[in-house]
Amino acid sequence: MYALIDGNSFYASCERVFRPDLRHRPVVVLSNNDGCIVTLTAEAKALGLKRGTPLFQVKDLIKRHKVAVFSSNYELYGDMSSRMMAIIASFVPEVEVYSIDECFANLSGLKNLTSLGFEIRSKIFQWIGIPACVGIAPTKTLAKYCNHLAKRVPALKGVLNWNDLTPERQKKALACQRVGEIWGIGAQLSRRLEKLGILTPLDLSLASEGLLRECFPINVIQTARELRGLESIEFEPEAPLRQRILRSRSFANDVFDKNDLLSAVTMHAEEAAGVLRKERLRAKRVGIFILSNRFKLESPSYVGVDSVDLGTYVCDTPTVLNHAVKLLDRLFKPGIAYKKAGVVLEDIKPQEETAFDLFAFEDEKKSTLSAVLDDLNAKYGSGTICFSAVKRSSEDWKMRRAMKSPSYTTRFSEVLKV
DNA sequence: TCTGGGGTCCTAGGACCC
DNA sequence: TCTGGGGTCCTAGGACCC
Repeated sequence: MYALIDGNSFYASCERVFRPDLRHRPVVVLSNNDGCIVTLTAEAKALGLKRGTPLFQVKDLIKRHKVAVFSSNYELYGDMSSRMMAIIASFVPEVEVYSIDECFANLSGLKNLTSLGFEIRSKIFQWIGIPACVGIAPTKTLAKYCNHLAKRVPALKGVLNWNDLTPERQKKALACQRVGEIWGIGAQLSRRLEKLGILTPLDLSLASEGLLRECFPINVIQTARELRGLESIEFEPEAPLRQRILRSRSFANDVFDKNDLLSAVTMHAEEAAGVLRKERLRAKRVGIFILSNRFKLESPSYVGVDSVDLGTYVCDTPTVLNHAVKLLDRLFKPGIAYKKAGVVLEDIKPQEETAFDLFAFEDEKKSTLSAVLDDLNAKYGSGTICFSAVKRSSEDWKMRRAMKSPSYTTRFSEVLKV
């Protein structure tokens, strides 16, 4: 048996923990660059606001109803997330962290699962102030679905155990939502399924496997099996080795100057290389991309993407940076209104699985340098030391973040004063 | 003019997730 | 005026090999 536990409106709930005055007020959290709404509380949904809506389209509504608006504060959400995961891990033998706000828990060997669900839920609320919901079921897909229902049916009080339902009620539960609400069935697949008359999760669970095989990829068959209670999607407590590291940001304003792009690419390269070292990995392929403003129809659109194989596995900033800058030289075209740039590291291995190049004496120097930079930035705050290209440009490329809350839990200078 | 079978690897694009 | 970021997996098609 598995549980899927997630924080309700997680980012907004994190903000509320430190702003009790917002408890009953609508709250929304924005994407980077203060662009779109990415998280909303129930009160905000009730006003008709939707996830994904650009902020500027709903400015009036937000003003009229005094909606509290926050820029994203990943320092805070990341820290609250690890606290929540730690609480959950203290109750169950194994946890698979699935995203910043949710995890699967392996419940094998445990008893009284429903009351355990309630206990976990109330401990999370008591200890860190985040409201959470719990779905419990024999497969991950069903646990996810139970969680979905627990969030929507107030009578369940935040916890639903599939095995508490009679077979009749299980059928009803599967028939009461649209097929697109199932984990793994997105807009495209649900449209195709609905054309075949498969409208609800129940329909999908009863569909003939032969038909599904003919018309859909393998994951749809697995999902259908999981809905029947047959485990087809593995529980993975160990995070699989990541395959890529990507850092990118949209710019606050359109950028035309190559120096601005250089600054952005430099910053992303530094950060991406920093992730490599933090996770004790090395990468063999470095790529960048620069994109024009896709909403500006009157100016030329441009997608510049390229990457280079380094021949050896590296994790130092100077090497990554060097290649990123060379790629920018190749891709840059003048006269384009650029809106976004990013750096991608691929072909990744753990450090201990990669051999240093025996004759590359410089490698060790660069690694030492990078380690020193990491230490200084860890001790005195990120950005204390950086490569000069980052500072050698205008402000256009930087991110907009006008309504960010303090880093209450991770910076002494920003701790809440009472 | 005819023109096999079996395999791997890589890449791009699409779909999905949060 | 303002429109997010970071991932994974699957599939098809092409290149290449014996």
